[in-house]
Amino acid sequence: MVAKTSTRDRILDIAERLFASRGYKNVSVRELTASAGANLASIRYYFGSKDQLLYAIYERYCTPLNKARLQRLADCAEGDGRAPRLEQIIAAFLEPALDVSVDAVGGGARFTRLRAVLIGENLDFLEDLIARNFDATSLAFVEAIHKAVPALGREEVLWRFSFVLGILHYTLIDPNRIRRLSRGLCDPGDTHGLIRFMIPFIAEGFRAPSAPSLAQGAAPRARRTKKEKAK
Amino acid sequence: MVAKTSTRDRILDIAERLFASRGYKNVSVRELTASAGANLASIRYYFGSKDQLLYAIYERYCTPLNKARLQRLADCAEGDGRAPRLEQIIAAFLEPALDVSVDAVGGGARFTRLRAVLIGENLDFLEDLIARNFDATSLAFVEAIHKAVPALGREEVLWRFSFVLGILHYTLIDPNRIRRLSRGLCDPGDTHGLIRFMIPFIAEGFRAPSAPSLAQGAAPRARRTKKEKAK
DNA sequence: GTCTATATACTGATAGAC
DNA sequence: GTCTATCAGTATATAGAC
Repeated sequence: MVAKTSTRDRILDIAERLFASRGYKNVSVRELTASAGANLASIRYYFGSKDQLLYAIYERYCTPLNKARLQRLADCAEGDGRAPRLEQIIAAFLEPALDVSVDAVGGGARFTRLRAVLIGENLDFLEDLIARNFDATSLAFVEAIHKAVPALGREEVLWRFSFVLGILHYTLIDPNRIRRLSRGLCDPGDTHGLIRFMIPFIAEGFRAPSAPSLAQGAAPRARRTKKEKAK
Repeated sequence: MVAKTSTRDRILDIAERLFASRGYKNVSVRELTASAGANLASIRYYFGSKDQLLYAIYERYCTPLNKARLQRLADCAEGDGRAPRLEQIIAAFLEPALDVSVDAVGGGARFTRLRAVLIGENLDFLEDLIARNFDATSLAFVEAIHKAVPALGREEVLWRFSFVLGILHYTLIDPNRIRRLSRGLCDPGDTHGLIRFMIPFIAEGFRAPSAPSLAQGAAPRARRTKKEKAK
């Protein structure tokens, strides 16, 4: 367990850490190899290119993350045949991504921040990277949620699921915003507290009635008019 | 109103557009000035530096955005003295940021994406930039929301407000994720539809009962045990 | 105000010795 | 597997002519 870390593993560790804190493009191969105590050419040697190093980081993390999420999801429904509670499904999705203690590789919060950071970089291969690692599991959760709130349409469930992704990503990518805004009252570093606050908000959100239809000519959103001066 | 655009304004326009799509660090001063049909040295001349150009972009947008949000918030409560409905407050916050038709400067969706992209870049001056432009307005909305759901504690309201920020940011920063995941069923380009889906989810989320307290020794979240093997 | 020319530094990639 | 040396490309910054 103390183990000699191979050069390859040291590069993976240090790269995940640096990419997460400063982004992909902003960390050079030079800095990466120097920090890992490895040679400048070692990234090319072990991974082929800087791009493929990122693919390796994703694969190393997502394999156990997806496994944990799907296992938790399966546990929700076990025993009797009834549909699992919404709260259980949400927890099964969020906790493996947030729980630092279950650091299958090196800390869920750090990796989730890496993902969020990368979204802002518009890498040309990012869409492929995300789809390859997340779509299958995400769709499994969409299906499970839909069964728990069968009155909703599929479009609505998908939209609300993407809101969950937003909540998860934003909380991890910009923890200082809420800490500062709350003058320290909210502590994003407290993972368990964080999940505890997220779950009721999200579960009740999913239980909200469908959004009003937007058929042409339909009445505008119920709101005391008055604001109809503009336009 | 048709107006000759000054070089300075052309740079602001093009910089906002390019930063929003590809990030701050990843757009060079060369590309910026070339796209604006201006000289390479003009950014240094007009703004002092690339950093200060970003400050100018924020200021140009946030002044009318904050004004619109606070005006909409004030409109919610007007007339009688009763507290505005939660849905109205949420709409007052979201719509000015999203509504492209109310492009006070150049399109709310684009600027919101710019903000989201920047969060991932870890610029050393970003926290100052955000606090200066957003904190006052955000706190005004937190107070208004708290009045609409007075049973909640302040910490809970602040957390839930940050979830709203997450939903807003994520939807704009990575529209392709939900489009692809839904195989085109969800269209993030449809701003009005988007707001329509967000509002009931968020409003019901705020109406959820408080998160269970996390006092030491308290029972774990109500969930059929069984998962207590791990650890 | 605009433009050219250039200084200085850093990027990822790669060949080839050891 | 590791290392040095170097390629070609691009970044921001800036001096100085016009």
